[in-house]
Amino acid sequence: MLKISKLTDYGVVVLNVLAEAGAVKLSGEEIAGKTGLAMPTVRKVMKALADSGLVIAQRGARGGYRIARAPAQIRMLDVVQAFEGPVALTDCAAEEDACDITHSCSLSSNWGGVNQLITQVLARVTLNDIRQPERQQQLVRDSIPHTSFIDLIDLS
Amino acid sequence: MLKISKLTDYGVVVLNVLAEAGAVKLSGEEIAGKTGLAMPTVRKVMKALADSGLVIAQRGARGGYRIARAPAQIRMLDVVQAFEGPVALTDCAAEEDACDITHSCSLSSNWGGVNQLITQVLARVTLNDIRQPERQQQLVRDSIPHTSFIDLIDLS
DNA sequence: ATTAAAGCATACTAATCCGGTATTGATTAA
DNA sequence: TTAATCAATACCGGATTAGTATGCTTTAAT
Repeated sequence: MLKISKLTDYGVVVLNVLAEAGAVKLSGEEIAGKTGLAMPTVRKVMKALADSGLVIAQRGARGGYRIARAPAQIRMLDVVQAFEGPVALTDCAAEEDACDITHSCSLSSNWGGVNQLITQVLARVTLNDIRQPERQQQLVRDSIPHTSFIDLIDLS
Repeated sequence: MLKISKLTDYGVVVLNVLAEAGAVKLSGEEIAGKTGLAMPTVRKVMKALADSGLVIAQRGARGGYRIARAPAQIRMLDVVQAFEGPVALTDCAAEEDACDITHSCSLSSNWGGVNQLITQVLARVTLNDIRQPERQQQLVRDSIPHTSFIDLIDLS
């Protein structure tokens, strides 16, 4: 399945709505209306987005949320990390002593490289790409015109 | 977290042990010994691996398991799919009517492209790469020497 | 044919995670 | 001051997952 949490998905939906609003602040109630999400769910989503700096929250009367950066500057990696923490396919990769068969596991299997690859992929795709599916391929192509697959690995 | 299930991880560990054994069959008991996994767990893992054709099971006295293909021919995508089904980051991508906010979700957010990208990455990395972390980067580089990132997307 | 080794299938349980909800408190503009 | 709005915490039910147990079927060596 290899799936992300629903909250992460909701996060993208909300960011999309905020992207459409641009500089205009949207209240939680408005976001709930536009997305079809329940208010408590919206709060949870907004908290994660605000904590990670992807949206800017303003309290008080006539407060609300607005997107912190341009859609092209928001990477899917940022969103995923905001809701699920660092990308770690296995527990071994995240924690240190989480594996009880360390003697065979840590020596033989190595998911670290795959982790890096997926991380790089998520870093390449922006909210802008997600918003315009038909342009997704084109946009990725344009953003890294002559980049070979190798670069995906060489980067940090 | 974006993590895979433990069984998938165990599957890689077991495949690694079988890869070391080469053409020699290993019994479930032997696999349990070499990996440190409990027998019932080993059975679960082996069933998934055998069903997906990654290992060949032989019953009866002196039976056991052996790897079905060379490690370089076993993609991580195969292993992941063997345990977790097709790669589907969101429920929307897998099922059809799983989403209760379809009106906003399916129109705005689009994970399909990311799905494809990750699928391609998993298809590029083989068991051989995982077994030899230090050679992982080099191996991926060799296998697709002059392939640009674009090809990752263009492929189905 | 017998027998023992080995895989196959099913069911069950405990633990964990996740999505959703409710409640109360803190902050700010009007 | 007041009302609107975000913030923080705690809670609950359902779903998934990992691990275990049990009995059955198949195969190969004798």
